[in-house]
Order: sequence, then C-alpha cells, then structure tokens
Amino acid sequence: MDARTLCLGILTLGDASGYEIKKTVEEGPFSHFHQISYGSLYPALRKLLEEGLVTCREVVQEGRPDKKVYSVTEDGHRSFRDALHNPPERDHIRIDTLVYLFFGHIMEAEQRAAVFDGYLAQLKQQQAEMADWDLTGASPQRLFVHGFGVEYYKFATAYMERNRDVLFPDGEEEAAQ
Amino acid sequence: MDARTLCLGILTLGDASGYEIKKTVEEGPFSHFHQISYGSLYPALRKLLEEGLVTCREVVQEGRPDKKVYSVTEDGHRSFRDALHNPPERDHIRIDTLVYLFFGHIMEAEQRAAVFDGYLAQLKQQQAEMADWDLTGASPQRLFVHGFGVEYYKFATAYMERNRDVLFPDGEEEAAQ
DNA sequence: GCGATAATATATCAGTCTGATATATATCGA
DNA sequence: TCGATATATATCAGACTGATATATTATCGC
Repeated sequence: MDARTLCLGILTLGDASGYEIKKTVEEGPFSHFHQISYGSLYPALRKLLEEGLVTCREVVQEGRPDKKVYSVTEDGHRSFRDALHNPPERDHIRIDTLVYLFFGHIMEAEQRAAVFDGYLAQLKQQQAEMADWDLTGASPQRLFVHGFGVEYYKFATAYMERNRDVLFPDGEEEAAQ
Repeated sequence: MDARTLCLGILTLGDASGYEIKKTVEEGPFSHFHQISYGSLYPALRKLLEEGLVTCREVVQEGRPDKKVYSVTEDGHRSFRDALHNPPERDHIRIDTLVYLFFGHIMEAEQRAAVFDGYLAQLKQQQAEMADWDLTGASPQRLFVHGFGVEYYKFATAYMERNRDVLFPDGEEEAAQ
C-alpha cells in the first residue's frame, strides 16, 4: 500500500489534516507496522485532490496555526474499496539491531552489551506505551491490530531476555558491567 | 545501516560476488530482518571499490557465467568495525496485511478471510522453511538471530490463530468458507 | 516582558532504495 | 529446438525517507 492509498484509507475514518494523518500513523493503531513521512504525505494529498478522491477546506483555528482539512468523496470511498482488492504487499521487516548483534564478534563486549541492552530497554518502553492505551469502545479490527503490537513486544522482550546468554557467555557479562 | 555498509559487513564473512551477497541477505541468517535490491547493491560495491575498502577480481567459471568476486581490504575491515559504533537504526516494520485487516469492515467477509488465511499460510510456510535449516556448527550470533526468526513466526502464527474470532465473529466464518 | 522550548502545521528536496527491466551465459527436460 | 530455470551483472524511473525550512501559538522560567 503506497502513501497515497494509506492517506485515503485513514481519511475514510474521518476528516483530517496532513498533520493529523501523520499523527494517526505514528501514534495510532498501526503505529508499529507502518510509517509515513511528510515528504510522501503532502504530495499524496495533492494527488488525491487532483484525482477528485478528496476535497479540501481551510479551517481557521484559535490558539494554533490554521489547517487544511481533507474529506473523502464518494469516488474516494469507491477507490479505496477497490484498492483493498489488490493483494497486500509482502512484509518489510528491518531490524538493524539484529544485524549488529549478528556481527557481534567484531565488537568489543562492552559495545555489544550496550547495543543489546539499549534495544531491550526500547522494546520494553514501547510495550509499556502500547499496553497503556485506552481501547474502550474500539472496533474489533483495532483490538486485533493493537493486540498484535503489544504481544509482539512481549515476544521480542522475552526472546531477548531468555537468550541473552547465547550472545554473552559466562564471564563476559561482568566484563561488560 | 545502509546498503554499502551491509555489503561490506557480509564481505567480512568471506569473499563473494554481488549475486552471492544478494543470496546471503535473501536466504541467510537475517533474511527476514533486512533486504537489499540489485539497484542498491551494485552501486554500493562500486562505491566500496572506489573507496578502497574492497578489491575485485574476475573469476572465470565453468557451466555458469563468470563473476566478479570482492574481498575486504584492511581499510575495509577497519571501516566496518567503525561503522558498528554508530547506533543501530530504529526498526522499520511494515506489515501491510495488518493495515488491510484494520480496514476489514470495508471488505466483504469472503475477501477478508482470504487476506487473513493467505497471510497465515505464508507465516506457517516461512516458519517451516526457517525451522528446517541446518545450523550445526553455526556461531552463537547466527543461532540467536535465526532463533529470533523462527520464534517470531511461531508467535505471529499463534496470535493470528488465537484471535481469528476477534475479526470473524460467529456466523461469518461459515459464510466465508 | 523576554528568550527558549515545544507543539501545531505545511511544504520541499537531496539522496537513497525498490521493483522492474534488460542483457547474457549455461543447464535441463519436453 | 523451445521454454523454463539458475546464475550473473547492471541500470533506471519512481517512490520514499530524513532533514530542513518556515510560520503560528502556547508555556515556562527568569
């Protein structure tokens, strides 16, 4: 799913500005399974507007800068429904830390431990953040996707803690502390 | 870690051609956590050669096309060791299927089931493939990374099977069969 | 009141990467 | 001999990221 289609999809959930779309992708239900940058977001909105799949209105705000709010047209709804008939793209998973740990023999023990522990701390934090969300009244779809995220972080955390000794045999751990 | 550095790292494991580097990333230990295309691989090798971090020799082969085999120089080893001092990039995880399922209310039940079941089958297949690998004599690093992959697929498969009914409440399932 | 910082908001761009395509050699089975 | 498959190198249009620029308003410490 390209940036254009993702924006259209998010707008089917309700009118939003570019900034709000970004927030939704960053902090919303699939924050951990998809990302989008302004460099693709704003051109995508322009394209959708040109194609007549969304409309745009300027909204004057008090206490913060004005914004442009986009709404999906009937054509837009139809187009998104059609897009969902294309098969989903294959997964793109890039965990740089695992590559670093794979090359762990090239690092010093201290450095390797820093990479490992830093990543573990990050996983725990993300898990805690997601677990704190308020999901009262959320749709089944949202619960499913959110649950995947929470449990992914639980899995990853558990795996790393359980297998720390594979990468750090006895004796090295004290050296790294 | 950019394409150039990844190529350099893989070459520290042993001399290889561009084609072999691609195979290593695709089928090797971190096949599921990193990817590289020819469009970034060959320019990366050219850059490494220009920088003097690798050398290149043409190898004439019987029964298949000739190849260019790259070897890491001392400068190259030093450069890669240095590169590992940069903090790893943050995770890039893009699971398009989860976005599709999030928008499941827009699809027909049959289509939604096809997306779900297709992805589940794919996860199972990838898990089976990885679990079949022969890892006798593999380094601890390789075991750690490989184990993460196998267990990730186990986790994902289990989650989807366990929560299928969240997306497909009673009654809808028969309709989708 | 003033400066620093942060959040909101839109927009662009250089550089990187992907996915597709082109080209070529060689094997193997129909 | 034809088509399919594997090996092998290479390029390119198009998409995307990360950084940067610009502007408005609020908030907080001094």
